[in-house]
Amino acid sequence: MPELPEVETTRRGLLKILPGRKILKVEVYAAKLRLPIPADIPTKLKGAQITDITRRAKYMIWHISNDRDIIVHLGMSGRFRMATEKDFQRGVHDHIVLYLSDGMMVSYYDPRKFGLFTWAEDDGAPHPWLQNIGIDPLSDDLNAEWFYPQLQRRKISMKTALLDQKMINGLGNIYVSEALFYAGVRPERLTLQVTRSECQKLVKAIKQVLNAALKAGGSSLKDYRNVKGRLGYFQNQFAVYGRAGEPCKTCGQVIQQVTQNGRSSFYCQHCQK
DNA sequence: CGGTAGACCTGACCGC
DNA sequence: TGCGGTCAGGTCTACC
Repeated sequence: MPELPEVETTRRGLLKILPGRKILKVEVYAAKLRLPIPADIPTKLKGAQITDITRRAKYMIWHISNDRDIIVHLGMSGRFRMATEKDFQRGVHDHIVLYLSDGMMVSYYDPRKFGLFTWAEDDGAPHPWLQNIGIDPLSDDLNAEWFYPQLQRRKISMKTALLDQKMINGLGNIYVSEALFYAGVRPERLTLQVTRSECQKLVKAIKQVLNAALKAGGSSLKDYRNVKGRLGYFQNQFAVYGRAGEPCKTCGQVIQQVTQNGRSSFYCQHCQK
């Protein structure tokens, strides 16, 4: 599910609920997601407060009063549900349930359990998964002067390059296809063959797509919901993702689907070279 | 270095 | 209705 826009939408939703409330109780119903959920989390969080929630790539960092940070990753199907204690009904996929002061509840829901909920550091060492994260696509770090040489010294498909979180963080399968469409570059094109002007367009397209998705509250496929249970609506604006066989909104030609690294890419063979 | 396959896990959907 | 196969927004490891 969640690429940068969905994670950021989730973060903003949680920011409205978690800070300022005390954590009264934490219940954990799964031993592990992608990694084990540390056994000491319920004890350590009891009585604590979340002072802030920040984001690094697709990871959320929960800043806890008087304790280490927690990192949260939504994997493919993770999301947070919010409810009042009165209304809350735990389902089989609600793995971590937080009881907050004034009767609010927040739960981490994740059918596929590919997410992550653990201490951000262990023995003073930052979690290895937080190492080697590439640049933030929405910051000025992503510009053609930086990006072009990066592309020149590699010989991989553009799809693979944009999915590589160590180069640019935050893009996933949906937004890679969308950004490549707006830049007019096919997913199979090799990094080495991308021109300077295409690189310029890519930079623009990546930012434009992510910002538009953010504005729409993310994309909802299957079961993505924001914290309030609302659907994002960017999926209604997809130019190519999931539209194989349908006409290109720009030229009318049929959208193509190919498999790269075991994952689908979508493109228009007329608009993308 | 790059590519590939498999691992983790559950649910939805399709064709028979 | 049931069953098996395929696919899904992520990302790590193992191996060629």
